[in-house]
Amino acid sequence: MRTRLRCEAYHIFFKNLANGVKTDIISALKKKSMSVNELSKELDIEQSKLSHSLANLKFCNLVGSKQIGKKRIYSLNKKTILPILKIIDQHREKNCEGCKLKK
Amino acid sequence: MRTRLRCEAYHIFFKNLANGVKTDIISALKKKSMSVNELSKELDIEQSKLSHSLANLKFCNLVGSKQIGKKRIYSLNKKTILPILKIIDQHREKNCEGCKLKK
DNA sequence: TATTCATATGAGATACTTTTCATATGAGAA
DNA sequence: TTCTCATATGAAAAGTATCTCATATGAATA
Repeated sequence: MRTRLRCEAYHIFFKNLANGVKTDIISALKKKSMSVNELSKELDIEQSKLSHSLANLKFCNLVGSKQIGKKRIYSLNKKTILPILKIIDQHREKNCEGCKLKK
Repeated sequence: MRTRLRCEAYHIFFKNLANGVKTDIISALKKKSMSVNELSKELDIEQSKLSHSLANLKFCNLVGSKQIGKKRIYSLNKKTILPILKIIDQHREKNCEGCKLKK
């Protein structure tokens, strides 16, 4: 997201989720809030990569954070994320039986 | 989306929406189902560009289509899309007041 | 206030998506 | 069975995001 873009457009929101690292972060934070290091161990993803992704997610308030000592604990905005994931799960049950793989 | 990817991952779903052309298509089809040409006029977007985007959206069953004469009429999968857009709208009302622009 | 742990940031390289344009296919009418 | 309208497709070019790595910042403690 290098260009200056209006936050009002839906696709900005989706861009922030359209990436494996970010959806992995979301899945992990669904279980419990975690620091960057904890996420790094849990997901086996390098620290700065996580920080970059977390900055994006935070910009759109899809995650929040609070400083505890040296650590910064990230938490999921469950109010927004969980219902969306639920809709996608239902969509997939209905529509994605035949489509296991995408070219 | 060139590589072969599992459709189960959430980010595949979001990728399909993380683009202005696609969200514009969605907004247009929210009002009424349309052929490619109608969309092209309505949105002032070139035909082949629309076809490419529509193919992606259709792959994930976010739109459907039916052939009528020479025309192919595309329609929105409202059951999935509308509730998601609603959640995003609510999210933005709450969270995006200060964030008009994104670098 | 130097050191260490924890996280963030910048910039170049890499990878991926989207656009563009030329062309192919498909459906119906002449 | 050709012509025309409507849409789809492929491949190269253009645009954009992500990754990587080196380094900066920030918080706490010795």
